[in-house]
Amino acid sequence: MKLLIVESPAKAKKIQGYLGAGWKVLACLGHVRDLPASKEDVPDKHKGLPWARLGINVEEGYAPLYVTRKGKSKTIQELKAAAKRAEQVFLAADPDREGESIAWHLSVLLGLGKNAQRITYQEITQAALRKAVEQPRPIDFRLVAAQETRRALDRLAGYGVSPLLWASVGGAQSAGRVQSAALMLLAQREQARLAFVPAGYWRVTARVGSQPPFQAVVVAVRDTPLATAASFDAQGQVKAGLNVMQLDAVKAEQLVTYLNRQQASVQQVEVTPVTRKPPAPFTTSTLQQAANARLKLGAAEVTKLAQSLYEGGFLTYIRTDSPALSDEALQLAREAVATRFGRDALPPSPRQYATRNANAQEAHEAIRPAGKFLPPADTGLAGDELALYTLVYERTLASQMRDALGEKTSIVLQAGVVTLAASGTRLLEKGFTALYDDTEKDEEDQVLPTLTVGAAFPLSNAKAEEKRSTPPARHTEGKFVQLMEKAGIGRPSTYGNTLDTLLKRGYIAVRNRQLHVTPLGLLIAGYLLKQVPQLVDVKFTATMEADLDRIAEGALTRTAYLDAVWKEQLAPAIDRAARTPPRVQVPHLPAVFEARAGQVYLNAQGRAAPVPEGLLPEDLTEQAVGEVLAGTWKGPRKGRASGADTRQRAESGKQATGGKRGGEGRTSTRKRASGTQARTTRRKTS
DNA sequence: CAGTGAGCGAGCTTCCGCTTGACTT
Repeated sequence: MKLLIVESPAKAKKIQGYLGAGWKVLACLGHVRDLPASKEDVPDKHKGLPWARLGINVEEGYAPLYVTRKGKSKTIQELKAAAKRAEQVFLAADPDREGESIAWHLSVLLGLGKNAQRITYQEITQAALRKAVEQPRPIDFRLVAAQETRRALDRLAGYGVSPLLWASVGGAQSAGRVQSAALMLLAQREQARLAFVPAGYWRVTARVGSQPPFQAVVVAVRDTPLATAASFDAQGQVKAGLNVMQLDAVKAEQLVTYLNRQQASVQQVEVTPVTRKPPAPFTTSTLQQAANARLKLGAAEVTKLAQSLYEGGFLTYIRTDSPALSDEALQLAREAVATRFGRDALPPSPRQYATRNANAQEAHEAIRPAGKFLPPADTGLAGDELALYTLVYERTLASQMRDALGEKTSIVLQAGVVTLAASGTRLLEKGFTALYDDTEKDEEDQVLPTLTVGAAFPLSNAKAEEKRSTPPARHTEGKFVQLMEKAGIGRPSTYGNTLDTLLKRGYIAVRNRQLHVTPLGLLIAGYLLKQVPQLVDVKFTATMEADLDRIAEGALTRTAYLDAVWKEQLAPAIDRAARTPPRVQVPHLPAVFEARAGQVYLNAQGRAAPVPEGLLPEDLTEQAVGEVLAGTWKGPRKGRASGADTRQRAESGKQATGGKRGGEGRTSTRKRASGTQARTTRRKTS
């Protein structure tokens, strides 16, 4: 009997089917050993050593202490027993840095020594597997070293900076390479929104009486452009060097009267062809984004549904950073398109997609229908599972369809001293959009008549509308996952966890499907930016990845890298850091948030009051500040169905000043405060 | 005399990444 070990049980089952008798295929369920998480994980032999709880002996070349992971002993026993009976053992963990490490840990635990046979393959087909088992190789210790370096750095940074926060920021619980950089991304956006000063401007439109009529918008008066949202900066001022006309209510009304008496003549008609390519098949992050936007599902829900579809054999592996399809999948997708839309819907040659993400490891292919590409109606699925499968199915097929072709028409009209414009897009060939349309609707877009230059039409129904420039939008969960991927922060298997951690710790909150940063989150981001700037720098991970690649190539050693980053940068920054409670000014208000004694306070008018549960920075107005100080704040304004949809995690509990008792009390109040009502409003009923 | 509560001190929290069930609520 030959033993082959993979990470996932679903994969094991499939491979067992391909290899057949004479083989036993087992799963190790991911990592089997790790650094001790806390004191109780430290084996007796090492108890008492000053570095044992950290799990890294910095002074002895950053030597790691590995222990069997909690809950893994049974799996390991089974693997050991199977290995003993096997004549050969193949280690087939995923073909990336973490997979190589898993293979090495397994070889140690199973006592394989130098006989460890490592195999990798890019797709799970019988041919690929047969080939792989004929070409085993030894474990790549450089790749293992790169993973060990990553692990050590995350432990040193996380267990180094977290205690700094405990000592400095009341209520703060944790910091780390990924969560802190991610928090910073959100905090910067939140700050930009809070500091934003909107500018008012007028939008004036009129109806052009052609056959059929259409709407045109005023773009200039006497050749001076009319101010639009894009004319203003974040302080509400006209951008430097821009010459624009700013109307007031009186002038806008005069313009309306003027227009209603004018004829507009066509000055310019421009028709340009538009080609749109289909989006690539899904990766973890793009699936999150699309399911969040189209199905209104949160990151955790998407993961749960997708995992269940994966286990049911409906989808391929769900944690991937590659949009590539296997040759087999390409053929199946094209056949499915041909069946549904005819051969004409296909481009002559299959489309292959590559990642544009520099940090991608590409150990798996894209998320797509598994097996025979069952049409959604034939799956027997229902509800959200069906909706998610359909989304994946259609996106995969669409990725193999023809481009959408159209033309965009832009018209310029002159009415006396006023210049107007209109635009419209016409779809000529639907292409992939027949199945999967991901375009956002443009309000300005309309169907335009065919016009010739010089033609003139009366204007009517002129309207003036006052508008305000809007601050940069908050991120949704899906958008945030995309941002993390783009910045190279975190991995497909952890995007959801990171979001969850930030929610649990009370650093961020979800309200109306938008991510907000809490007062505590703003304080932490501000503190870290000042005291340990390396940790919140989005480039930190990207640089780390490049260095890990050099370690994997043998061009850099583990200790040299850790000395440079830990000993010379992070550790001194932690030592130097001021252990004083941070303050954050609330823009536009004479108020500051401050963190002390395990609690976040709002400080204004020389008084301080604890920030009430559920208060987010956007809730603060002059009136709200007064209510918070008086202890009468009753939750966010109900104006736009806002407060009820705020979601924070039940267990979140800010670090209480006292031990257990405080923690328990807090948990129960929080359940009452947010748990029940949040769930009922979470999802639309279909 | 028993029960309550204030006050004090000791010990602990924490990272990222790879995988699923087995547990509650």
